[in-house]
Amino acid sequence: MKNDLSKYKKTAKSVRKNQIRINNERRILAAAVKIFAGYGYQGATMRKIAEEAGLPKANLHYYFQTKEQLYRQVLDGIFKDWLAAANTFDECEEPVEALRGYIETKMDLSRKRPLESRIWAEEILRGAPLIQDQLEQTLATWLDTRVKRITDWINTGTIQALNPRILMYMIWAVTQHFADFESQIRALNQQQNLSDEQFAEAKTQVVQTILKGIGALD
Amino acid sequence: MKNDLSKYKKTAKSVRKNQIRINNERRILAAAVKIFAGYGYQGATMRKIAEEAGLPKANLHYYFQTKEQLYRQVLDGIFKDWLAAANTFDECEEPVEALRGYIETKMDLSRKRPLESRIWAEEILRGAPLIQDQLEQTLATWLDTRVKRITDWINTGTIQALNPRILMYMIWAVTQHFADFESQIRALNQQQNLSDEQFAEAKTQVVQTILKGIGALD
DNA sequence: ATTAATCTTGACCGTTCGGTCAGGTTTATT
DNA sequence: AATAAACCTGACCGAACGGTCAAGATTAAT
Repeated sequence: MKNDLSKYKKTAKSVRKNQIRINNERRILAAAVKIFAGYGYQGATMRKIAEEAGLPKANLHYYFQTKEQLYRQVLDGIFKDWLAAANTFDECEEPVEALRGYIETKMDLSRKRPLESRIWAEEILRGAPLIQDQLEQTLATWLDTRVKRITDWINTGTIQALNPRILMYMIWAVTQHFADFESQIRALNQQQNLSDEQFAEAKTQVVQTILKGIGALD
Repeated sequence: MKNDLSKYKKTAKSVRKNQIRINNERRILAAAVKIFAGYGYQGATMRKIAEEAGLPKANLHYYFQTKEQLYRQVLDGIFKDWLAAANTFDECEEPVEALRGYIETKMDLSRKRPLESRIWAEEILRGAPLIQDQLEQTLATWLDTRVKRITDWINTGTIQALNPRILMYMIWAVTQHFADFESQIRALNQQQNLSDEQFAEAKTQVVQTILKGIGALD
């Protein structure tokens, strides 16, 4: 059991030894994110990831037994970021500020971590073969509680009647589009990625359109 | 030149001969759409496509020299459908009806041809390696003229001031999301695809939210 | 009926893939 | 200093990939 951590003795020195493992795993995961995002799961090869990480291919298999296992860890990291950002939704009582904060956080995430967004998108595109459980359990639960909050807003007349799930799908669709379809947007923007100013404008317009669209503004 | 059609003599009988080619090409393209959508370009194999089409693999290479060439023809077909649907945009003078018609057409396309939408999405996700030219030429031109129409609406005060490009990105994002993220939506809908009623509700809400969001309604 | 063009296909090829492994090196423990 | 645990890696493997090809079958043209 080469990779069984359970036999590590918990001394000061073994912690330092772990540092090698921690460092290399981080390097490999960072390289894997780039390659998986750029080529897709099937298009990514362990050789490409190894080159990106600057390590021999066999070394990758020392830390991650299989390509699928490496990919799973990448997906897990993305899902955790996703959920962490999602908590913005609960920070405000009022619908306008809660939704604005959530939409802005999701837009920022698309801007700062487009690679992760694309890996997620490709996994869903392929039918979510490896993360179906997480979608059906964790994400479904997360969504249910937010649907209840939105339903409360509707019942108190703070926003107009609508299907909360469809509202969430629209928010996800629009915010993630700026990461997932970046190459299309670039092609339609004189072959230039959106500048910071352009992206800020997009962020504002997305927030305004959705909030106004659900009757929470004006 | 096995596949050079130019030497076909234009007689009644050669037309019937062509029928074999036309039929088989259609079968192969239909199979290719399924497999490319389900596995992505890299994940799709000529063997899988051949099985789906019910033909020996070597026969595929008789009609389409390479996998990339087959993929390109699939993409071309999708792009043509895309542009055909896009013309809905020009059928009405008024912004409310033009946008409503366009959004509804795009939603219907996502409902009826989700496989094609996913192939397109994956191509963009990978950086549009094969369709960059079409994006920069045809699509950019198409978008420019629609941007002008929207700008006119803004200048005449029919809709509020906004960036027309971002509006189009939002429409594309939301409508295509229902095809591209179908597996995620299914996981969040008791493992059931949206029913016709649910989809109709989504269509209405998407139209209402966007139109109201840009100040074209209420 | 004969010839020519088109279509069909099993067998095969070189390449690349994910993954393995033996044996060496480095690091930690005693 | 000696031992053990962890880490490293070039060389290798079977499988699957896209693609080729020769030879036969079918269809069309004369």
